[in-house]
Amino acid sequence: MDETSQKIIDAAMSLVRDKGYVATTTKDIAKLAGVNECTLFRKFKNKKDIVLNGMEQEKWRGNLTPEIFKHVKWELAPDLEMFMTEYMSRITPDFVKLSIGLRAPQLYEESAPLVMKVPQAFLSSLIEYFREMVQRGKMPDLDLECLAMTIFSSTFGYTFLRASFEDNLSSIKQEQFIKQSVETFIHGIIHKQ
Amino acid sequence: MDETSQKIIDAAMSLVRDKGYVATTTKDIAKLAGVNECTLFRKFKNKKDIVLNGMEQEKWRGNLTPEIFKHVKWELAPDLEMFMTEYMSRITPDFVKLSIGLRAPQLYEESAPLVMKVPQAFLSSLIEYFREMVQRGKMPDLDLECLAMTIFSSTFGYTFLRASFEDNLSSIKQEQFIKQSVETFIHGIIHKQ
DNA sequence: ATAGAATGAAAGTGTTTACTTGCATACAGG
DNA sequence: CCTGTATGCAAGTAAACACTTTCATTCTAT
Repeated sequence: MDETSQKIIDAAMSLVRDKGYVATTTKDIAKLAGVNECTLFRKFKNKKDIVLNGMEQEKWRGNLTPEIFKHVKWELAPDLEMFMTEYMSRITPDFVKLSIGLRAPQLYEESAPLVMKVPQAFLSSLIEYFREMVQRGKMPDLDLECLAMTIFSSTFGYTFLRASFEDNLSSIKQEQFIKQSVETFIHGIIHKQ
Repeated sequence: MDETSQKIIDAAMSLVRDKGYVATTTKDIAKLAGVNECTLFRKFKNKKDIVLNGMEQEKWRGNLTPEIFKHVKWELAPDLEMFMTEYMSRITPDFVKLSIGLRAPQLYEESAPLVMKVPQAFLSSLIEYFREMVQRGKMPDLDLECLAMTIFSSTFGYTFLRASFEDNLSSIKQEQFIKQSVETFIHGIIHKQ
């Protein structure tokens, strides 16, 4: 990837994040990238091609790899806290806004599967982790998919709300939220018959 | 509100929900409403005016009034289940999609405060409910704002994920999710020292 | 030093967009 | 029957859009 193309991609992606795909014009992109507008079309097929290329880059796609699930202590509390912390540090408000900006009819078909990858990966890794924990006798054998969905929904919900409304909705800090959620969750599943 | 204006608003709002504000053209709106394009501008100042009028209507804004918090039994389990169920039945996928479609630079300033009203109302009513429950000795006096955020984040997260990905992410049914989340949550806060 | 590649500048393409105008028609109320 | 209001229809406007073309300039590798 040559420097000019990268500048174009970076400009395009940050504009899509801020204004959405449809409202982002090629003129905007060129201006922000500091190149001539016609250069965009020498480097890429069209506007769509620019952001599709951007989505392939880890930089603009996030790198929530299942790798974080490899450094586990097999202790519910620190592990869950770590998963939630990792999610929130990798899926920043910028990524949340970007994934919303990409919801345009002109590229929905191509962008939706990529956008869905992160939650899918997180959720299935979490279920896998729970299964192993059950086998190790570290947690009760409840409906693991449902438990994973509970943890993921609240992680996702908090991340999204924060990206959208910042402190205007609630002043609860991230660590506080995570600590309390995990604690409540663990006490909740352990004291279940 | 005369019939023609209502048809125009309905057409505009459902297009914004499906394609987003910027991608929705006045031609589209006119066609779907079954009126001539110039009629839009006889009834409304401009395109923005149409959807701003739509957002004032309960039909397109949802009616998550604090009223649902009045029919409580003052029993944690059935009440929380009721709150979550009410939220999910009122904030349908259509509303979620609409609130995303409204995120356009051309009307963000005017739409954001309205979009934020629903979560704000829900969250503050929930905190109020917890306070009363504590006073009645029905739940321990923990960090109520944080607890409310936990319940709300997961309710919101589940609702949003379902609106975005339907069954492709997880096949967990709504009732199952609510029942399990509430159960875990209650056991969790009760068995805390 | 020179050839080739990358880029800018400027102008322009055809299309789409939000929004307007003028006039014909239908229809309801007095 | 007449008059005013609502709407359709057709045409049109100026601006913005994605994308193109031509030519001049700069940089780079040999």
